[in-house]
Amino acid sequence: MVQTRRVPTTADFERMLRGASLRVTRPRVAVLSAVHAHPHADTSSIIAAVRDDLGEVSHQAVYDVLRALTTADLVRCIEPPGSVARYEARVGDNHHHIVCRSCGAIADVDCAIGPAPCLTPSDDHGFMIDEAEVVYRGLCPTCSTTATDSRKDSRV
Amino acid sequence: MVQTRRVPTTADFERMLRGASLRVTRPRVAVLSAVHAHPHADTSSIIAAVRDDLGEVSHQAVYDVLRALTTADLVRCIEPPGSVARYEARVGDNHHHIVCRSCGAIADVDCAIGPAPCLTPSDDHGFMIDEAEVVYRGLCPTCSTTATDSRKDSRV
DNA sequence: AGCATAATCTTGATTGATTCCAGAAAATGG
DNA sequence: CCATTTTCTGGAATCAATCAAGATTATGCT
Repeated sequence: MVQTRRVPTTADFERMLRGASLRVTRPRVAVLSAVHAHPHADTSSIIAAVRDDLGEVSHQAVYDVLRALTTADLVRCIEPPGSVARYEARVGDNHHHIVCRSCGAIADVDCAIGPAPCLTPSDDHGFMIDEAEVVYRGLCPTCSTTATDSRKDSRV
Repeated sequence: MVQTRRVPTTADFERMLRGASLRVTRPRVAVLSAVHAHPHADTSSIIAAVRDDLGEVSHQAVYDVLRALTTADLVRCIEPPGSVARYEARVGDNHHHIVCRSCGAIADVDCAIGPAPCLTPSDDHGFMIDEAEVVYRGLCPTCSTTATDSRKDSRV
């Protein structure tokens, strides 16, 4: 079963928006497209990508759209320590992230433990836990090879 | 073996600072004390606690001290999504946190899996992983009892 | 197709946490 | 007790993100 994963088209994005009961606007399609094209991009990168696509768009529109898409679960907002908010299109699959201490690069990881990792801490203090977000810290391949001498002291 | 855990005194904090090769100053002792007294406090709360203790202290001093203490591993900085930076005095024991979606309350959790939970993701993408930080999301006891009708839509 | 309405976008200002900077004050080692 | 180096003060600046009011636009209905 050779199913080539097709790059989503504008029509796909419109379908996603309608499927989420969201109005289809040019900024929304462009933002959704940008998040798909640039995983883990921060807001300013997304604004740049959207403007590259549509011409001038207010940053407020992009913030509004990102919030709407996040609420509708079409994109996911991640906020790694020491970084601004970033967005990705992989949703609903409970994956996690590796953040490079040196350059801030982010990669996706599927947890080794199962679909709902670590959802049972030793003592939940009476909390009703519904999600566990795991952030791995370390060095990316590029930084780990050059790290011996040039490891920058990025914030911990 | 009934070992009552004594509340650390000023002398203890001075010892900690010297042990970390940090100069002993009144702001540093006060900040260290404040972090011990108020786990998971944010910077402004710490500033308030320090000023309550010493009188006027510049916020810049507190920021500097917190950074120095964090670098020296005397305190730990946590940055829960949707919240400002918070600090705690429990360091080096690889514990994690539960954050209430509704009110933002934070509690400590020891991971159920062991001393280094989830440190082996299924595919590390070539990263050299040295730490895994887990953030559980859910509702705290207070919010979960009142959540049925009044659950605020805090940011996701 | 055309209209009314509600949602969305633009423009511009504002907040709030954090950082930068230069000079004053204080802690440590002789 | 002095010199040196670090730390603290005071004030300004930055940057992400939010707020607010009015203009535009998408959608549902006729």
